[in-house]
Amino acid sequence: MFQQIEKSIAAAVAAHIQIRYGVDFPVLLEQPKQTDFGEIAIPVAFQLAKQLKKAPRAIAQELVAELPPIAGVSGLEVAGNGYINVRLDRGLYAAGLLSGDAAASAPDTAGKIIVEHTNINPNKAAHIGHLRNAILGDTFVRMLRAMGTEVEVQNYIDNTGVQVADVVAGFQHLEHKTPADVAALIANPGRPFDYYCWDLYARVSSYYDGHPEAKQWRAETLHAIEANQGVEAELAHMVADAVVRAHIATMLRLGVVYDVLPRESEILHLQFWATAFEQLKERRAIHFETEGKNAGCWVMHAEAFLDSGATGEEADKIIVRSNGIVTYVGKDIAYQLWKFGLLGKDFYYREWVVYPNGHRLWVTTDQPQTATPRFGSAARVFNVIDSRQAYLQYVVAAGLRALGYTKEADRSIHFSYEMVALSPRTCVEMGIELSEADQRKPYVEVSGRKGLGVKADDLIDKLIENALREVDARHPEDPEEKRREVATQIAVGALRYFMLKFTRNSVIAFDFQEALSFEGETGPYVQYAAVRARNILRKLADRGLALPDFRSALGREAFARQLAQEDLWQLLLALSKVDVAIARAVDSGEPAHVARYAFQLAQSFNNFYHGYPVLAEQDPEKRVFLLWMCDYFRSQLDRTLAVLGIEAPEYM
RNA sequence: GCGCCCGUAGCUCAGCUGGAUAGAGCAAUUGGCUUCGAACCAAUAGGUCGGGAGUUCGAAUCUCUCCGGGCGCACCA
Repeated sequence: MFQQIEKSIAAAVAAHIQIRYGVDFPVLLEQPKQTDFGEIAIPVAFQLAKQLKKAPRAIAQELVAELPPIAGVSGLEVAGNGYINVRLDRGLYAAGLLSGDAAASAPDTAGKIIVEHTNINPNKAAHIGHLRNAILGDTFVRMLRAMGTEVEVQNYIDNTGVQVADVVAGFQHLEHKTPADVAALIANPGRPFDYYCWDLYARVSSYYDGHPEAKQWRAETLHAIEANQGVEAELAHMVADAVVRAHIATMLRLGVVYDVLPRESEILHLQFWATAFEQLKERRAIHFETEGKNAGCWVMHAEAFLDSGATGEEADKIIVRSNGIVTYVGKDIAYQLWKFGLLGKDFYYREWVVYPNGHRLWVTTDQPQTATPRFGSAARVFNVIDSRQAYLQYVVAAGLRALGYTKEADRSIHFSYEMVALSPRTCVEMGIELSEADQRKPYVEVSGRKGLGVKADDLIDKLIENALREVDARHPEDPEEKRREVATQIAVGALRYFMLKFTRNSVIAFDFQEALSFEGETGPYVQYAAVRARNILRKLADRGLALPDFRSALGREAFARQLAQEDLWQLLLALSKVDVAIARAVDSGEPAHVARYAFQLAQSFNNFYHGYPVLAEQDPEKRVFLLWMCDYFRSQLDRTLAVLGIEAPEYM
């Protein structure tokens, strides 16, 4: 609705400028800083001033005087030194919202988008840094889907890498465990396997520090994994599969789901790299070095991807090592090519798990399968990866460009975000000993290698526990199962909102006290507003009254009367902008915008809630109107919360 | 050394493509529960938008420079 009016205003003004001044000018609209300036501001006079060599205010006055009437607009006025402020016809606007005039937005035809997120090394439990990645990625996916875009969600599994190898080495050489022993650990419900690996990985890492010669375990294990034989390979598969299952379960607790898990093992076994390697050699995107420090390696020359700065051997990027083994970047180039359907190969797929809602998650396999879906071949790709890997992402895109795929390189988007670190206070709470250097820092980096971090499941458990205490205190009479369900919804709301309220390039210094808060700008605050609206409607039913038929009871005139009240109009206007908020967040790639929008809606509604006792309202028209506001608020906030992956509990 | 990011209220952060009096939350002080349940609301106080220069009708926002902090720059991923 709002977008339609904006469009017609922009078109009308542009058309008039064309006729009146003979210039083509894109008309941009703004949101006025202050609500009493109207609903929309047109700053076009400022831009025209230069071209027409005329005072902005004079141009604005001419435009206001001469513009033909625009549907839905009740008035235009000149303000400041050249703004044109637009006043909407409130009654007409509200009536339009009620009748659902807002035509469904046209489905996106730009093609499928792949969003890759989570990507946790399958050798340890997920921690808060991974949560930021998954929640950011999942929310972005929900935003895109809300806009009608086809999205495929991939979670890349590096099951043949160094990190898995280290844990395998730990099982073999530090714990002398057989595959049967490890199978028993995986089956043990008493201690989650990903937690076990968390500790073991830290132990192996510190053992390496004291015994550098032990690093040959890693080399041997990697070798075995690559050849796909021996106990090492067997253990690697067991570890990776079990840990991935744990990650999938952890993320499901937060409503994060995937479509497909592409695995590195298949990239290797199905010769994805070999195919990409041929392309790269053929198109001379990489070069074999016969001398210098990179002798024996295949490298991408720095000139290919650096515009300026250091070039030459130092800056060249090694793609294939002198021992013939491809680097991560090389594999990633192959994977990225596949995502765009440029590799000329595909994986086979088998079902990994069926989610409770029936959605199927697929995993890649090297064994031919029948009747499975197809993945890949997207028009655009978003890789949700933290900003520390910007350089590598840049090299991958450069690889595509070097192959001549400039369009695809441009459509390979590194959806970057800053890391989650630990606040000094939280480190103290967790009993983490800090080095002197760390103590001086404003925050401490999480490290899986050191086992330094807050595990995702621990945090979720703690949040649920806290929420449950509150729920228990308020609703002791309710069955425990129900209370736990509500507490879980609150916990998830708190966590998802916490991770989303920061813009992407702000470092989060994770602080327990802050993350566990349910007051102020938090998920539960927003959920509470939704619950309140629902309570009003439920109370109505409890009193044996039916929800009025809004369409017959409320017309343009009634709306105009009620919306003369400024705060009510402002609330309604804000509520009507869900799609605007989502579209803006998609354009800027900033899920935080949707989170903030939800918070503002909740804030406005809480204000309304205090100012207008809906059920006690005596005036019949006003009462119906207020009920409609509650109903409309509830439905608009639900849509917004759905995009954020947050549910509104039945009660709070 | 080179590259990227950040510096806004005591603290944590918003501020959309430069626009009209810089906004939230927390913390502080004060007031509000007669159930549409206070996980809330209202009010007060709190800012030279790191410093300086420039661009222009206009700069927290763009450019340059300096200061302070973070992260990258492996034959690890």
